[in-house]
Amino acid sequence: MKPVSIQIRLTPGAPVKKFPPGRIKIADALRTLLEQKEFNAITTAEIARQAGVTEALIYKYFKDKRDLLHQVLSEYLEQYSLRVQDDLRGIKGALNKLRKLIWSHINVYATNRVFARILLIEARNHSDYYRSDTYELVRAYSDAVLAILSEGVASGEIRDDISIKLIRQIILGSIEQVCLTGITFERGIDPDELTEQICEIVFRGIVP
Amino acid sequence: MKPVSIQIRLTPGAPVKKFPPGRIKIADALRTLLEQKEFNAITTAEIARQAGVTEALIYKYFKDKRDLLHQVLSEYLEQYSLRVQDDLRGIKGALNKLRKLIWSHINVYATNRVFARILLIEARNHSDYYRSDTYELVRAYSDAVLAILSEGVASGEIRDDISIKLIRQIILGSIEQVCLTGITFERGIDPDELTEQICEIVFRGIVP
Amino acid sequence: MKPVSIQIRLTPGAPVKKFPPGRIKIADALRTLLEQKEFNAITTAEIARQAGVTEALIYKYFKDKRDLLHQVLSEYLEQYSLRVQDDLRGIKGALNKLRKLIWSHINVYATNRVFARILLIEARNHSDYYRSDTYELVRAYSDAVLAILSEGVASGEIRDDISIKLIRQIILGSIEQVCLTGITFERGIDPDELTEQICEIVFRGIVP
Amino acid sequence: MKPVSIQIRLTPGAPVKKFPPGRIKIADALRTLLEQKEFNAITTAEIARQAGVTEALIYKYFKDKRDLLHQVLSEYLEQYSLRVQDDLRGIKGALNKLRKLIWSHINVYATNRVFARILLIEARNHSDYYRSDTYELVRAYSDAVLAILSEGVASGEIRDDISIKLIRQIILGSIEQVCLTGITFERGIDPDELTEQICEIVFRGIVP
DNA sequence: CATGAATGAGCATTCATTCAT
DNA sequence: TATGAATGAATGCTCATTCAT
Repeated sequence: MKPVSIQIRLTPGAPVKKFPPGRIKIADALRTLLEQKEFNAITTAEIARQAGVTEALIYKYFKDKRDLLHQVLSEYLEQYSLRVQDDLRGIKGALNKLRKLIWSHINVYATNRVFARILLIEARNHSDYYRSDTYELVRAYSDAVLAILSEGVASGEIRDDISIKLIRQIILGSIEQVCLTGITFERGIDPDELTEQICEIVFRGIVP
Repeated sequence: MKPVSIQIRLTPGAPVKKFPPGRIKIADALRTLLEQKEFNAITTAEIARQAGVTEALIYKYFKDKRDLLHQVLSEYLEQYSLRVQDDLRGIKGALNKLRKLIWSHINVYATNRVFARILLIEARNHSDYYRSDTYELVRAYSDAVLAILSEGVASGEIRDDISIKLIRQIILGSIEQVCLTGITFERGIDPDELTEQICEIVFRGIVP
Repeated sequence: MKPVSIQIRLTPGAPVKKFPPGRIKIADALRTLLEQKEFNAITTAEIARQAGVTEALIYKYFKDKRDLLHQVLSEYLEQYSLRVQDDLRGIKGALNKLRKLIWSHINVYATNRVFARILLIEARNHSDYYRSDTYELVRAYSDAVLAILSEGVASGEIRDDISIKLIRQIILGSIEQVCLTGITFERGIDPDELTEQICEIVFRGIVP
Repeated sequence: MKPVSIQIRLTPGAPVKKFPPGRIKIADALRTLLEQKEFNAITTAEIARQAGVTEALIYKYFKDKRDLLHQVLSEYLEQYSLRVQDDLRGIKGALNKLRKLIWSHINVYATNRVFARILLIEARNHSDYYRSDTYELVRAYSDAVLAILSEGVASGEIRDDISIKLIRQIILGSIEQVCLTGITFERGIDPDELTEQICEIVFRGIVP
């Protein structure tokens, strides 16, 4: 179950970024180790050992240990970002989009718990996260949610007497809470059922 | 702005726990430092210096550095736990209780951001948290929420076709998300307004 | 199997030294702990806990931690010293005395392995041992052996062309080696058999 | 008087193990310091200072402080082991071999008191010694002694009515006792004379 | 006779990071 | 592109010991 190295094109059609083997080994090593323990408990020595390279090489490709984490995280995130975007294609109606988005979001966390754990718990612990590329992607996603809500208000699908930012927080908060407990207590996460129920409650609350 | 040392009775009426001065100074010192930086960035040397005692004394009263954090956290939590319970007294109706509880919950976070940050972000980062007294108190609180929801279902105030555990997660998730962003970006948190809006959405979703 | 506190009269007939209860508890505690671990691995905190007193009390009765060890050791030693002396009473002939002494010596180690371990291994590790009362007793014993050998040379039982000090070293070295391995590897020590065999070899070597 | 770094071939003819300079400096530093004080009284800081490296480097080459001691000890031991083996070459007869071996053994201790002190006193104080490479070498040596005794019994040079293991203990016990007192009281050790006298006694005891 | 409170000083060990080759 | 060697700086923690009460 060695994690496959992820090489995503940032813009569709763009040539795949070709990383040198050392860099790939290092990123893969971190991914593997993150499945076993939390980031702070992983030492550069361990990463190097797992990757089969020397510690020094890590610093050839990454500014420091956190930079390595952020890059790995960004790679995950870009991938999932694209997937969520793809999932929304061709869907009509703000609420329908919202439902699909909730499902995609939960699904991403459900199928990649390591990533979820880091994003939901570890990243937030450090202020540099909020200055990272990763956070930029999170913000972009968050903005996209807001855009859908805005569209819903415009089309009359969503009530206009409540701050859409708050609606967003309720939706994202619900998703994260639900996934967080699933991850923390190593329970299964069922995207279909959870989406169904969350929408059942929230949609009733936000329609006019 | 020296934090006042908290000495709570665990059971109302019981005599107040009398801690030796050194212990009090140490706990106070940690409270003060937590206002400035995150727990991991605080060294035992710093704590001792701030408390005006030697590092060794920390280990007389606390198993280790994390134990100190957990004890301080528990003291906060017990205090707030009592306050929230008090706040609920004399309120009739599950939804009314829920509304008050949401307000109290947000209010606690709003008035004690240090505590909120630790509880929402730092504590979760370590698996020992889930074995701590602090977490026990969180669980007890969480159970209390469930009991209110249960009462609501029984009285017909809350629909019975949706898992009350999920309802709880949506409510707590919303609260935490809202407070977390407020805290992270150092924005104000207005308990009245937030409670109003969250209830406006969520209650509509959970009434029959 | 709580070790019985030893209160020996230093000179026969003298009134038994009456120690205060705290002192007794502390010495007993150390004896107990020495059965489980080596002296350096025993902390004053542990001793106090085991004794049911405070650490401070240790320093009321003993100069420091090593002093406690030395006093406990001396108490053992005085006791055994007397026993060995008693064992020799009424025996005629240097070789017979020697044989009995070898037996007694091995027997003491065989029946009190804790004491043996400390004396053979731990005490020697610290230069202060050679300035302690304990060592004085060891020396006195050692002198007694020499006296017997001397007597043997005078009586013609033992050859006079070899340094009796060397003979003493061979005898004591043999005894200690044999007991040390028995203790280290937690094997049984059979005083009868060992005495028999050691004498069989050594006596043949030292008779004229 | 800087101790010469020892780089021994484990198997004759094999290429000499080439250690990085830092490792050599650290081992040398410990050797030097052991001449002045006992191992436990030597701090890692001191070792590093003496070696002219940082403390951290010690942990690159050695698991911990004790591992450093054991490796240094093993290096000594391998060296002396070879020397003793060499000394036995071309000698005929079990008793002759035994005499030479006793001489070599005493001579090693006589010419390297630091090593002797550690081996005879300090190493035994810690249970991990009995799991170390050093102890393996000691055992191998001890086995070699037994083989010589066995050979002697077979050839009729040594009586067969006494356990050769006990004979070994008497011989080794005598040697160690004699050397230990020499070392402890900083007296000279004369291998020739001691060997002569020990053999004079012991051989008479063990011949048929 | 005994304790509660507090301390001083040490100390092994960890770890991310650098740099010459 | 990669590494071997080495480091700087921190840090949590232990433990024997003291002293006022």
